[in-house]
Amino acid sequence: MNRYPGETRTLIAVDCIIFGFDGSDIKLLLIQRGLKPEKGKWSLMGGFLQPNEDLQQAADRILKKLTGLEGVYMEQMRAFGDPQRDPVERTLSVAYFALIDIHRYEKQLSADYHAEWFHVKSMPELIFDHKEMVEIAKKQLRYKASLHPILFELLPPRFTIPQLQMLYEGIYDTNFDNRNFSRKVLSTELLVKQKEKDKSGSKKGAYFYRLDKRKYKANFHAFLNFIPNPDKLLL
Amino acid sequence: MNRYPGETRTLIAVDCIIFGFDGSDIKLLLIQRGLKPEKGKWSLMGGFLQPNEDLQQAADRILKKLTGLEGVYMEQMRAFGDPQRDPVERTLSVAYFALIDIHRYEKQLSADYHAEWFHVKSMPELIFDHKEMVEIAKKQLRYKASLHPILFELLPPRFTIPQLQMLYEGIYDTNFDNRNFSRKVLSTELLVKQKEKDKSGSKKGAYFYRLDKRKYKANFHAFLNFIPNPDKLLL
DNA sequence: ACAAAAGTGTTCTCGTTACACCCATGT
DNA sequence: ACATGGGTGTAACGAGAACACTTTTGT
Repeated sequence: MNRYPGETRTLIAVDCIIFGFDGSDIKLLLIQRGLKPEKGKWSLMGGFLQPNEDLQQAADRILKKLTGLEGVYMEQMRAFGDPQRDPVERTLSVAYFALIDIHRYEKQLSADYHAEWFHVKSMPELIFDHKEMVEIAKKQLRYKASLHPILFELLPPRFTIPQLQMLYEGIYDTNFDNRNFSRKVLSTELLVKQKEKDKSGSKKGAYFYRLDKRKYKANFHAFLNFIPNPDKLLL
Repeated sequence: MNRYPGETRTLIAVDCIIFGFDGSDIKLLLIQRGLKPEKGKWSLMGGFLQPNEDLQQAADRILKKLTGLEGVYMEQMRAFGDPQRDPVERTLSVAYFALIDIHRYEKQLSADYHAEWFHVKSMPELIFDHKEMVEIAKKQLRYKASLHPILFELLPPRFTIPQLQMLYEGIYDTNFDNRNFSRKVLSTELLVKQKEKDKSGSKKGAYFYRLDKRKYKANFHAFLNFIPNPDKLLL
């Protein structure tokens, strides 16, 4: 089978950076490592690429194993290839980042992995180069979200505009004018207003909206501009 | 040395998508494969990742071997992991794309590889999944160039604004208003006007400019807006 | 009645676009 | 003289930002 003679073969891992949003904070799902080395330390969920499996399939498999979820938004970020990144044995890692509605996450599934959600601003130490991966993923998320409507992937099917705004404000660590924000969002026509209101956040209550999935898919690559002065926020 | 037992190790390749601009067309540097399989067919320049070499080093090594150039703009695109992508043996490929000033390319160096520049619109058949890589690279280039000033990497140290415009028009396959274009470009203050003019393109002649490298680096991540209506051009 | 969040209306400003027109020069 | 591309001036337009103010309802 090995027909390129004289070349070195290397382990390939896939690691998933899994973002969630609990209504006020952006969080990351980490697992506590059961194996040596670095047993007890926190880590991204990952696994080795299997024969006859492509990268996306490996990422899906790994995400499902931890969260039970399928059909989740996930994109390849980049490969990490420092020869020393894994002290046990050279392993190239292809990192994926995933956005999930945190409420769909089933806790019992993760019992095997000792998984926990961490606020992105107060994360524990991570093994290997996982901290770097997370930093890059955070940047990438900001970058992408400033241009494309991916943050809807973090929200439940019904959400309010103030909730959406909190999410954007969390990602960009800043505050937007709520009046201009809601108008901008609605001007995309990606949202469908529901009859009910969410009264948990205020006395007046805010209308629920749903994503118009057809328009969402069709306009996914169109630029948007929810973020005032994006070039002022170093992305 | 191999201490993760029971896992499969895989060949890792790095392939470079090398863009150039000859003053009127955007081109891609391809090599004609000397080895079986697919001997005689065209291919991206690539090579296997070596022990103790990280991905960027491998990409630099490969680019230098073909073009003699160092210090070139190059960024990782993504990894391609289809188990069947190389019929000889499973090989994961990490693709990089590079932007070079075509005039710095030294032809003799490539004699070993039978390299040739191809217009991006009339490319020969490529081996494996290299066509897909090229398509993705073209998209990525458009995307990135619509937001960041990377296309300067394709130009010689001295260039005129009409040349720059031709480059942008080639990338986006459209025409811009030259009057508005030059104003937009100059408003970034990234360019320094030279005393001489380039008289080859017109009777009046167009002033040469140089990049202000300090400002270029400082503002690299700032958004720009040379492309009118970017959301109308499906990027 | 009041507080507090949601959301509408309106004005100002500035960047983009479209296009008339002038400039420089080789033939 | 005139054709050709390079470049400036300018007016109309529209999107974004700022903010006063109204709406709704729980306490």
